[in-house]
Amino acid sequence: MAGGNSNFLSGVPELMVLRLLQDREMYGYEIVQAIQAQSRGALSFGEGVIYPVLHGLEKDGALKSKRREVGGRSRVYYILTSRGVRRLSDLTDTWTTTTQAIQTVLKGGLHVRPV
Amino acid sequence: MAGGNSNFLSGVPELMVLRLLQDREMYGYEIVQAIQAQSRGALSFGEGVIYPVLHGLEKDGALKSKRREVGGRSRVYYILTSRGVRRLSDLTDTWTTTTQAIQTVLKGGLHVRPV
DNA sequence: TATTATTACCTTGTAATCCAAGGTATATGC
DNA sequence: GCATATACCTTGGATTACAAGGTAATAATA
Repeated sequence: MAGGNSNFLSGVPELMVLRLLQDREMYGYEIVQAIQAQSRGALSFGEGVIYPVLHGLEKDGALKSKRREVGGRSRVYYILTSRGVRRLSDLTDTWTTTTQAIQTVLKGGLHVRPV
Repeated sequence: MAGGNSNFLSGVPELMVLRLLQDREMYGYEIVQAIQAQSRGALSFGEGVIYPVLHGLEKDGALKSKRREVGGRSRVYYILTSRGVRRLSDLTDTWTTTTQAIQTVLKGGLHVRPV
């Protein structure tokens, strides 16, 4: 039942991660809960989604990480690189134009050549 | 380079197909071009996307098809069933709430517990 | 003290689905 | 005659979300 929701969520975890890290450095477990909290539970990506996204973004040079001990707990904090900032900007643009296009079709506007 | 766009398009072809068929019966090839036209080219799903979606929806009882000859051309026309109408309604609701939740996070609102 | 829950990291396997590419066939335009 | 457009279809690859499971430390509870 994976993508089985057909849930309109492809690429969204990456966008959310980049957006949250724009404000401040965060660690994975914190990001998982921040997405839930800020969306009032409407969005809920598990660790099995977020951790691979973080690793992929770091591998691509969009993030940098630094391990830190806090209260005997080992956390991996992430921050955006300049490449990450650009990527966030690009993805946000894509998301905006895409959702607007979908909205246009949903509203049934733009009737080219009505049969 | 498949989902490589990370393009926020999962489930969107199905939604578009159902929405277009809400207005009138259409055939596959026509749907492919209607999506392009109505979105001013912002959305472009090939036949390799649309045909499987049509077959899947028909198998699920959301669509009914009827083959018809038009000008020596063989077309498969699709219409919504009552189940398809319900499915469109559900998907539209899901799409709306999901995109609104994403928008909320993007705007950075809802700051629960600022560090 | 023992036990559970929470924090915090991680990987593996499955399922879904988008997409490009290729394949068939007929009709139309040059 | 030949290329393009119409109209149907399937296959294989790549990506990705997700559940599930695994490790280990601290905090809370009984």
